[in-house]
Amino acid sequence: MQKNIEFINKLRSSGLRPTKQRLKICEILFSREKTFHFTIKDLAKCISDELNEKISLATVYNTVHAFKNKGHLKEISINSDKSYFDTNITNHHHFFDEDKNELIDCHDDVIENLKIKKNITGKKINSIEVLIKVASDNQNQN
Amino acid sequence: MQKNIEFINKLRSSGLRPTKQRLKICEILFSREKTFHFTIKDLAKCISDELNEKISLATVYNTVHAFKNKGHLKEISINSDKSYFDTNITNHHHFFDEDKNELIDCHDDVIENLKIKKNITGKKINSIEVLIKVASDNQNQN
DNA sequence: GTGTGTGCAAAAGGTTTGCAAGAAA
DNA sequence: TTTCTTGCAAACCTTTTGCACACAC
Repeated sequence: MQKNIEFINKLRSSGLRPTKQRLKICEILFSREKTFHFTIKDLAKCISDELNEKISLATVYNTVHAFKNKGHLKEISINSDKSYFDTNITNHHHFFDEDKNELIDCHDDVIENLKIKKNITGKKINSIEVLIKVASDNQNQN
Repeated sequence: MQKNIEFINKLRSSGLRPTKQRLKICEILFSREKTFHFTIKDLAKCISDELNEKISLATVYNTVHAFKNKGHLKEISINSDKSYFDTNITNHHHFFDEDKNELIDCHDDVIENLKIKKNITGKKINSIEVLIKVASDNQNQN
């Protein structure tokens, strides 16, 4: 397994022990072509579907938070009862499809020249997130 | 009470019966000079502090959702365990102070050139929300 | 062997729901 | 009197926690 070595390094270099569970989760999150947007529940479902194994919910939460803190995942600001995460950790923004409750990456060229001209005194900007909520054209939304 | 009449009309015109509880909540939310950003818990605290009365939590949730659906309140997309609401229903954006877990309105002139150049096919844009997360300059931010 | 990670079950926190009693129309 | 609203408690869902056991180093 070529990829496993990659994942082991990824974990090691951020000070996380490469355990069986973390490697499985890496496999699910980081061997995709496309960005993966997910909630913990989605991820847990993937784990039991794609692998024939179960990882304790507590461990899934644990791992996702560890990955987020080490910068391997990004948490996305959406108003929702649950948290959404993104495997794309570069600076980018999102569409949120309110029909399907689904996040879609928004490439940088979609948003023109976003510039913040003032900031709160004494504070530093940690992130700028743009969320574009969309819904079907020929349908009542909410 | 001049204001009460105003609130009664506000409620009536959106098809909500002007009950005692709803009027109290209107009073708290809509008689401020400044925009009010709050969670349900904040609001419940205000109710028991500012008035000497208690309104059932279920009713507070009920009312806030009714107000939101009728367009008197806006819900703000933040990644948080709780929901944040805003009495400012015009199009505007926010700073989120991660030190104090506090929202701050961001005037339109702060953001330059926000323009969305492409959209998802077949969808219509319902809203665009910019969230600028800030934290103290001389302190570690998680 | 030591320290870290895992898994379970229980707890916590926010939000929703069902239903009976109460208030508005 | 009919319909909408309130209040309570229970239920629900996501997330966190405590602790014993297991694994990585």
